[in-house]
Amino acid sequence: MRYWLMKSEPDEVSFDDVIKAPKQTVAWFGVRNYQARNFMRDAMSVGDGVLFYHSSCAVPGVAGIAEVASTPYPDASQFDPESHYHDPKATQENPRWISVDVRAVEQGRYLPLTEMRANPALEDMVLLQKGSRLSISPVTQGQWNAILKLLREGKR
DNA sequence: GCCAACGTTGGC
DNA sequence: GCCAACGTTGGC
Repeated sequence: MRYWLMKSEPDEVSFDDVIKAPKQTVAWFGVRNYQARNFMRDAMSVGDGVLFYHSSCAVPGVAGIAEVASTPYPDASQFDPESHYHDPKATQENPRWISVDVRAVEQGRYLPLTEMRANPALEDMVLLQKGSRLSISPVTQGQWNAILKLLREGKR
């Protein structure tokens, strides 16, 4: 059992979109970074905890709790010439990019990035390191516990 | 819209 | 295999 933070632009897929989806589950597609892909391919397991993070928006932050809901499978968008995520070097025989399914589990309050930065318990998070741009990053048990506590308590 | 930081590409 | 040039990310 591991924990992850996964970034999504809410204009594309928000946590509310996941809640409204059938079975509260969506395919996590469009990852085009090898390190993030390798996390999905090599380290994720069904049931792993996911912090659903909203990036590139007015108030970036953790929007909800989710979980990994499938094993990895080829990301369909890499084969679609019409897709923004099309990869001409990917073939059905040799897919380059993968997806996993993600299921919404719990919506706490919205936890803004500014509040995470101000919390000493979270200062080692990969997300918060200078220059860190990884769209999928590992979260420790301690960081996970601290964030769940913040999500479940009222605004401070 | 700016721009620092990072990742990828491709010539050599 | 180096590294300059280019493209992307993402907070501000």
